[in-house]
Amino acid sequence: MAQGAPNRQSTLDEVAELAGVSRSVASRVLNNAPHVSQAKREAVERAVHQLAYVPNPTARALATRQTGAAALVVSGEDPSIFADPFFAQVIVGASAALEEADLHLMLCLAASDRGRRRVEQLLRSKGADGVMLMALREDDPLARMAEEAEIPVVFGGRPVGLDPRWYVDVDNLGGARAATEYLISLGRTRVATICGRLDTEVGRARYRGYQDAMLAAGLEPYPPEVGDFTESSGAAAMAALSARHPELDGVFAASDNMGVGALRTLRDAGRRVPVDVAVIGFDDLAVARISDPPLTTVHQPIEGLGHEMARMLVALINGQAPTPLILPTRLVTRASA
Amino acid sequence: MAQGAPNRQSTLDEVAELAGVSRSVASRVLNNAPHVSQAKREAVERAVHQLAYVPNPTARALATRQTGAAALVVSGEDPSIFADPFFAQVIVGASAALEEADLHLMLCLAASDRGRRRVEQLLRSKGADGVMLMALREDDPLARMAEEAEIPVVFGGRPVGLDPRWYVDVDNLGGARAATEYLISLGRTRVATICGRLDTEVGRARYRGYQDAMLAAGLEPYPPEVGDFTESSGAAAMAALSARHPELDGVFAASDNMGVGALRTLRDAGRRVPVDVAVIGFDDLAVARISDPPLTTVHQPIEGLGHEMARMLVALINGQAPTPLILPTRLVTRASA
DNA sequence: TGGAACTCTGGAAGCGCTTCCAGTTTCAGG
DNA sequence: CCTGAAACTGGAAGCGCTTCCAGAGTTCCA
Repeated sequence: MAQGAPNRQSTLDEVAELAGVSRSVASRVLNNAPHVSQAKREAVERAVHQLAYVPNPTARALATRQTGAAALVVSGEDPSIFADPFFAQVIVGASAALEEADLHLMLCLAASDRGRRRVEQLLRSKGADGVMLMALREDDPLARMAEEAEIPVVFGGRPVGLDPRWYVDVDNLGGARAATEYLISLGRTRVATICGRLDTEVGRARYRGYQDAMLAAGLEPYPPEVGDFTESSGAAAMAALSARHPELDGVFAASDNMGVGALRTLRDAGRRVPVDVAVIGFDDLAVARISDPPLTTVHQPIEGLGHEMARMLVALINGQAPTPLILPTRLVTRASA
Repeated sequence: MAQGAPNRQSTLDEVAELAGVSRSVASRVLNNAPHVSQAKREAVERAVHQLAYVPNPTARALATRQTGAAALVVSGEDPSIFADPFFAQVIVGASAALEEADLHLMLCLAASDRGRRRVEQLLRSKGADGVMLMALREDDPLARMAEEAEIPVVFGGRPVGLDPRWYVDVDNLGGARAATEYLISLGRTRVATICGRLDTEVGRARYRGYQDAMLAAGLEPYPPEVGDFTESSGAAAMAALSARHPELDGVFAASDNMGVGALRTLRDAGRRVPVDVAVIGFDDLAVARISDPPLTTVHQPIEGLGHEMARMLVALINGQAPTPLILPTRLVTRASA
């Protein structure tokens, strides 16, 4: 905190005075706008340096009606949903893209009612130049708010039941289909799936991909065994699955965490992977690499997702008209299948 | 984006006019300040509702000289350091505490030069009401900037070689000591450590804790085998360690990731855990629970760290004088030791 | 019933920056 | 040496909100 010079922050007026020019000229120099002679430009620069002047972002924001910030809002009932490394990677990507555009990143975890109210406020008061929205649930009130907002909004993943104008998604359907096809190509015919919540679009798309592949191969898809993307839910689902269908020889889990959970259940039950049952996950998180056996999985470009969302938002803010984007996924084969 | 009412955002002036009062009264109502009669208060509230008025945060910020935001800056050379679930949890904690104080969270990843320059700008222009600083390296230029900044700064973890006025840390020393003591109490006498980078305070403190415990038990500490907190570095360190000291019967790894890496190397080498070698990690991340065998580790309150940092920052912003905080750690015993 | 002691009210002055625009210079071409 | 176009310049009007303060209106007790 305050230690050195206790003197007030200097203002553009002071810079102008010291440089012997009017405030407007000083402003033009700072924004290196045209119509400033070389001499005055240098004088201003000298003054800026001498006073250690830094423009006040708030005042600038008020005058330009641009906040210089973009918000990433993550919805969900449980705040710790966010502790998922998935979001951390999205943030890394978004942060990099925003940095290029010189925008700040605001993070909003809309878990509590209060949090949701704050997001609404943000949207309506234009507290940011644009917003990225992720992890919406079915009927999430945030979706309506976003529609009504008069600032650019891009969605990360498509919220179920909505067809947003701008979004970046990952090819969940294709990835799930590829994983299932791979299992089938290995000669497995009794392939079930542990799918994610079916009130999310990811959950649905990955289940649909599984179904598609099964039907295309002339196999009967198993009914969905639902988990919530977590390790423990995957373990439980696997237990339920093998109780009900002891004949299984392949499982496609709609997330790595659930895949790892399944692995644990199988190991505890004495079933060998991949000899008895082959398992494939989805996400390609770090955990897939260090599980035992390492998990074959569908890689998705998580950082790229964040990066593209931010780039799309920046384009929108700059008045361009980008088109929705679906990022490719690809199968990474390891030992579990 | 703009869809419904294309009319401009309404302003406080309009609210005041519609309510038949002066702007100051309207302002007082909004901030529920005193000196407003019940009648006018209601009139204003009605007008606010009718116009769907939302105050402009930028204008308010300019007038009050408060931005309404706090920044969390994470330093480091590699932006993906941040993808560590550790930070995600810190964010969850900080976010909750800031929400209570009605502050927004800005996230700054100061990895690139550009990022660092932006943080400096933020600090000097008072672009936030306060800043939380994490993961500083030795001689990190951010530390100096923070000292010079005239806004509240709280450190997360103590940066090496600095003694910041306000910080929240975790009892790394005590945790490491406890882990090592536990290993010794198990009858292990040839206990080595895989420590973290020694140019970070965490790395040093955890190594010191290990040393303390060894010396206190009359055992000779092994020289530090340094990793960088990642799984692969842990695996490599374990390999080096067992090559050099085949007699080892215990290892304290300064992070769960390194602990899990060590587990992998040991398994690959055919050494049984914990029978031949007992392993303890540090952090208590999710990975410790699902590793094989589950990793005994030192739990640290990561979310609490974020929460307390934010609370301390809020206190500082409100003009209070909090004291530094060191959060306790505790041993969680699982199967690996 | 006078006036001390409050409570309310709204005009006006900012907060620090951008930007329009009218006016001034500069300068090449005639 | 004059003229019109082009290049500069800086005064002034905001951006939308908070807050000081002087004055008006009330209350209440001696």
